[in-house]
Amino acid sequence: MKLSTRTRYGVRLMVVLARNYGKGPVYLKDIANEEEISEKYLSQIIIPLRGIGLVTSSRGAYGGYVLSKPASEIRLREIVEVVEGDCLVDCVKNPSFCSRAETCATRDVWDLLGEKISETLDSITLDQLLEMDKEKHKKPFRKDKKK
Amino acid sequence: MKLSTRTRYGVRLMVVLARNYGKGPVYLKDIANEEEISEKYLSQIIIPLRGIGLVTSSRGAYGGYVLSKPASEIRLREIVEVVEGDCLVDCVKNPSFCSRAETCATRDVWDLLGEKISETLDSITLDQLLEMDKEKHKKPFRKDKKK
DNA sequence: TATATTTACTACCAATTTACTAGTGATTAA
DNA sequence: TTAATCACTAGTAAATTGGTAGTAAATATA
Repeated sequence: MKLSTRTRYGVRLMVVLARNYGKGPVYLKDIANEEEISEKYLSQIIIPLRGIGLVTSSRGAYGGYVLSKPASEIRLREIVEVVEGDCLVDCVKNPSFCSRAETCATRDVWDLLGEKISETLDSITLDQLLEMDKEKHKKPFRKDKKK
Repeated sequence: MKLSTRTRYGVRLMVVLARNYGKGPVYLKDIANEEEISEKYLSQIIIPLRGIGLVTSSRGAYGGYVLSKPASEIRLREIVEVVEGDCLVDCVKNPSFCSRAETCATRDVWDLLGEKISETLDSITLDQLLEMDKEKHKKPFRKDKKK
């Protein structure tokens, strides 16, 4: 059970957009440089995020991407679900995947586990993540403060 | 984020062993037939389960596998962890996987998510799963009860 | 002891998925 | 008009998944 780079990159991408919210569109190229991720790859990952209306794009010179709404109104669950795409186990959503689905107790466990994962991701908003990020990037205290 | 068939099969395998606890060793062949899973594949999946002492094997005629302890003392987390093998995101356990690990807020999120998954699986014992399974296989009520 | 039956171990493999790269076209500010 | 950006499609090498195949080792029973 591995989280794909798509999802990890997708979330990092959204954190950058959150950090720049209100400052106009951000170039994918800049995000790619900042996060050291291939721009082309990011351009694929951002498609579904635009698709569900989490980000808005503008083309042409001085184009770029912006969050469609404040980071406080975006939950990690939305991002992960749409970028990751699939669910833990197919038979949970689609019982016809397995003839045993109706009488399978393990299926109920995977259903529950999927719910817990969703709950956890739903409890975290993008701006909480941004705050955590800011906190982590604070310089440690020094007597001789740098400008 | 998909759960592998290995893990799903591994848990089903353990449920069968739980169902037969106290009745002597169970042939892998019988488990394979009952669960409609390749015997050879199951024989690979069961190796790590034996490795951490969850099941005990005996070779030769009338050999087979038994649970090493009551199902009430076995938690799903143990089964899934050892069969699945990997963690959600490499950098959580091994920060050297990513140079950004120390200042990466998303990493903390994946760490938390991994913890929640572990907690959920740790809250379910194999005999609870067995009880759920039994419940699901109860025949629905009929006036003309079958023998 | 011979034999049938079981697990143990190693090697291999096809199909799928992942994690990209490449190129072309559409759009737009200046 | 042009430079810069996103949009879309196609391809692809490497890794992973989900197995199969075969042989060896162990053991209960006749």
